[in-house]
Amino acid sequence: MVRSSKNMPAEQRREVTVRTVIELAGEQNPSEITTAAIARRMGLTQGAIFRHFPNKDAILLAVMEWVAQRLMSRIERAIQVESSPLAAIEAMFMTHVDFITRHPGIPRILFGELQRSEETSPKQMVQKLIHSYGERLEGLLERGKVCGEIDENIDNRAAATLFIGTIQGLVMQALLVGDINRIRRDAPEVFAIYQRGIRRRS
Amino acid sequence: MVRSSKNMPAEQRREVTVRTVIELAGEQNPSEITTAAIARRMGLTQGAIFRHFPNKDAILLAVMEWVAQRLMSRIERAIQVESSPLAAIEAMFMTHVDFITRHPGIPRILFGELQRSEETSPKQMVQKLIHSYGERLEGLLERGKVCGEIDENIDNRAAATLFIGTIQGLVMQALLVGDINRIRRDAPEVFAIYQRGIRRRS
DNA sequence: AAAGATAGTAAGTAATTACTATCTTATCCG
DNA sequence: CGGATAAGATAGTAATTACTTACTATCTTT
Repeated sequence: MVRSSKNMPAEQRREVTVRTVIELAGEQNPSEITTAAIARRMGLTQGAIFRHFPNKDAILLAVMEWVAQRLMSRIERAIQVESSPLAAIEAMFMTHVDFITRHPGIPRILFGELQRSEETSPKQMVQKLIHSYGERLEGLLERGKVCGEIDENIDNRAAATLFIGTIQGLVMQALLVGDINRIRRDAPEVFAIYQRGIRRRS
Repeated sequence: MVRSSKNMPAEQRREVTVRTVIELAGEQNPSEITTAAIARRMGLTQGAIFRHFPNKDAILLAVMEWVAQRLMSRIERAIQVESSPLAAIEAMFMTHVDFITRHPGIPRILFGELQRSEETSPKQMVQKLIHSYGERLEGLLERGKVCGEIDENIDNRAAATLFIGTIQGLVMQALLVGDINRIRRDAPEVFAIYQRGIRRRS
């Protein structure tokens, strides 16, 4: 456990802080994650946090950057393996589901940031992330239409919205019953319906 | 404007308080709605709130009860008009979309309450609401299978999860671009894909 | 019009929030 | 080995939170 050691180099401490926030978000309401709670979990005093981050939003921004980079690179890797666009979309879905099952706090932080009315830096990062996520998805959908896997009448943006909603619905279901593993169990059947919705009929 | 008058009867003041909270949730982060902000919007002092509610959670509980009653009765009314289960599901969707477009703060409060880790009374109310919502939907899906409108291989719970996610996806999209009316505009195309996903193929 | 009930006010409470100034200790390098 | 530097501790700050208490204005009823 690196987690509990003191006197870390600054960069490592920032990394641990990010992971700690994600960990806490899996256990409690993200909007109730205080700097005191983060410090406590790391075994530090609250003031120590501000050695490494100028303010709280900078912590959340770092979290969002961590998420954006990890999620997108994983998805990119998963997509590249697949040959057909439809298979790539499924891989994108399953990778995403796997990612949030491992880090259940992440979708909660994302949505929590989106709820904020001020245009904060972490919120802008979330917007950027989801935007590029949607673009990537719409590209796959377009390619799917070209090669005849996806129905040409499907509206790309609507399909992308529904894709994200599909995952959001799973997250909500998990929150409802308080069981994160339900996401992974229900994911295939939910995706099957989505796939039926966009697929070209033979 | 009843809103700004003083010395209201208690019941009316509670009703106005509920509407005020919903109004505020459409403008700002629900978790940042303080009792002071509610009072200010009503033109009262903060202490006056606690004449009518024992604590803050009681306010939120009243909000959830208001939502549950209004949403479910509207949906029930919309369903009864339709003859076929599939048409009823579409009516349920459109009624829900219409409802949250009129009260954009509501899905935000709902999700905000679900995020809380403690089993508070408003959170339990949300769980109850979504549960009965899902049961209603699954009933329609089952009837749709019987009369041959909906594919028999569809998993009811997965279809219900996706239905809720569909709306959640629209809400998220609206939060992203900061435009509530986008929900109503995008709703038909998103539902079209969902319908393709559950419908029996002729 | 008096009396009792109800709704709202003013001014507090302790607890918690993000953030800061100052002091201390551990680590690394010549 | 010894001094510089970076990481953390300590003990604060003002602002904000939900909630309370003691008082007052207003409405209703007889």
